[in-house]
Amino acid sequence: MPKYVELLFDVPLKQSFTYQVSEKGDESVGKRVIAPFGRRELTGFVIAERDVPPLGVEESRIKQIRRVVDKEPLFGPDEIELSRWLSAYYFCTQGEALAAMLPSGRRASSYTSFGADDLEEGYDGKGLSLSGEQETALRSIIGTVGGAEDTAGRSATEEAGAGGSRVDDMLSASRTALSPVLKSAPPYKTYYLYGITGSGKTEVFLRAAEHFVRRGKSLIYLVPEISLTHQAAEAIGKRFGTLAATLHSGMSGSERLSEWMRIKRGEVQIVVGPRSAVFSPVRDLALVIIDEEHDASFKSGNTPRYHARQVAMRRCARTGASLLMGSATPSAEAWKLMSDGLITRLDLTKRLSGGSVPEIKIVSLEHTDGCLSYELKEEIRKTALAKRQTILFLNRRGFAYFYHCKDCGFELLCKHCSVSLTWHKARGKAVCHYCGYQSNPPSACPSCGSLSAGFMGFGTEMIEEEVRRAFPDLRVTRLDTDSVQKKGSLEAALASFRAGAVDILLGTQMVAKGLNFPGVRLVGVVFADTGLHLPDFRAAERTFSLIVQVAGRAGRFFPDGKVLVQTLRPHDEVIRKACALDVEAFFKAELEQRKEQEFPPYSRLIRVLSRSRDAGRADNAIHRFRQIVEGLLPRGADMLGPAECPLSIVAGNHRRHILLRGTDMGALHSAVRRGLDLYEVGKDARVYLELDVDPVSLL
DNA sequence: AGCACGCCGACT
DNA sequence: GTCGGCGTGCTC
Repeated sequence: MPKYVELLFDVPLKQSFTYQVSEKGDESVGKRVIAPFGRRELTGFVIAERDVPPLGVEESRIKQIRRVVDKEPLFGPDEIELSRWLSAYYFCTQGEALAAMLPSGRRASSYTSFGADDLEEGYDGKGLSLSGEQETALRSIIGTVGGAEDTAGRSATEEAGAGGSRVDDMLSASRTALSPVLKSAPPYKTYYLYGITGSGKTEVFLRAAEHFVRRGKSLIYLVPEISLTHQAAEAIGKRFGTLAATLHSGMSGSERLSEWMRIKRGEVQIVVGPRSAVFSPVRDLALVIIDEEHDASFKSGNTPRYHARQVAMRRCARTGASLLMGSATPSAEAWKLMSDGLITRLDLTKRLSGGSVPEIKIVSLEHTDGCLSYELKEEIRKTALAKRQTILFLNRRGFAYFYHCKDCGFELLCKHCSVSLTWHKARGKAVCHYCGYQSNPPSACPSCGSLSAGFMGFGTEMIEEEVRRAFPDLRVTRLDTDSVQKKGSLEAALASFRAGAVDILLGTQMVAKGLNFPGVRLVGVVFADTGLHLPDFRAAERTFSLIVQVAGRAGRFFPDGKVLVQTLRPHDEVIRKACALDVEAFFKAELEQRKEQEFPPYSRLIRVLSRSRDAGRADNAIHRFRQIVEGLLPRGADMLGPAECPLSIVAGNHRRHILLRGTDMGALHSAVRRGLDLYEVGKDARVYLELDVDPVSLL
């Protein structure tokens, strides 16, 4: 029995710490333990055993483990290795990486899962036969050439051969990236199921899953954070019973942990969950499925800021598993890889279930006062008369709703963040969406005293009011994070909408994603422009995909579905292409622009952000980093900034950033690594540097 | 990251 | 005279 063990903690410290084993001595690699650390007690991860203290640490200073938490190791060598890669790639501590991998670990942002059924139609129909397109797609994925699916075909695992164990960490990081620089096909099979909403992607996913499960292989099925987890889990549960495990947000830490242990013990062959499920310790991984690949929730918003797609690629590269992604609106990165023929695109072009593509119409708001155009009101009325339902969608986030003075142009901004305050009528307050700051709205313009100042723009509350005023006899429900605070209220609202007890469902993102209500005839996008002009190179992509996704909500079961897209810019190309559901045209233009601007997918980015209470310190720090890193940049790399972040102050912290850009992620990455090491000596302790590899948002 | 120790300003 | 600001250093 070893005398010492080496621990890693979920703290931003690079070193490991050595402890003496407890009397029981059942500390083993991969378990969690409680250990005294400074003046507190922390949970640590055992990553190694050793017989002698590390160099330069006297025996007397070594403390003893308090107790061992786990009966069985949570992490095996593969998971520990993955955490090493994760920490190197995303510039975090290995302890932080381990904590992020564990389902009960780091505080996962709380979100509600929908109770509604939301899968593509036909998912529970076991005997349902596949369409020709579905069949073809499935055959490609499972590698069977003709014949029944049980026919022995070479599995993708065998085909891809050994993973890249010989490839060192950094190299594999750059080679396996979803990279525009990829000169040849990745060392594992990647498929993209590109199909319009309702074309039966889910059924193909499930059949593929079935194929591998039947052969004793395992797979991971990733779904976006909100809305889809629950339903996908249900469908999978129905089909695979106890062979399936779910890791979803609604579960408690211990529930998730016990699922994790089931997976670790090899009792589970299919794991469904949001991005963190990509770390599931499954055995014999054959396939990773990423549903709604374009969804931003696959990228973590806090340290380590990993992208589940990237982690999936890394795992596939090492194990030879295949990767299967799908969406009606792929990300620009994925689109480019498909166009370049580096990943296999599988098309589903036909809507199943008899529904047809809805009529989508652009409606100008230019001369409308209020937020409901005459046309939209007419359609709502028509829909109600037909005893059908309406969904009104509003992407309220961002800068849509702001205090504005018509005389001097003054805008009311948050004291701590540089964003507009939002008027919350119910609370009677102006509220900041980033830090929660509240203030009483001024009665006159604080700058010039004019009375022609006030809140304008669109918020869900305002629309609710306007809708209720326009349709006093219709039943309206509003769905957004404010109205959904209480647990279960979301489920209740959706259930009553589905049951037909509500005529108009009004809401934010929540109503845009995945929801599938048979009774809906009309979908109204209240203000499509929101977010289109954010200072972010992905703004167009996001707006486009949002509109297309929302449009997919209408007319899935009836031929008379209708979508009205209201905008102040009816001639905007992005909005027009979205309304034409013209993905090809959109990406043709978008990729041209990205190429010209040298933004992803034509380059890779690492964002370095400095934040501090003190603006000067944030400035100094980012300038110092710039000075350090600019001499280290490889060929073909450049630097944007330093600059104030578009959100220059958040929660009282001043933010500055640099964007490092290059075509070779490996080279760019090591430059930043060296830069950080040099920065470390003599850094200002009052400034935090945040690193974001492959950032999805630059606000 | 936390948490304590330590050294300078305005309060019971 | 003390409470408390946050600057600095440490965690096996």
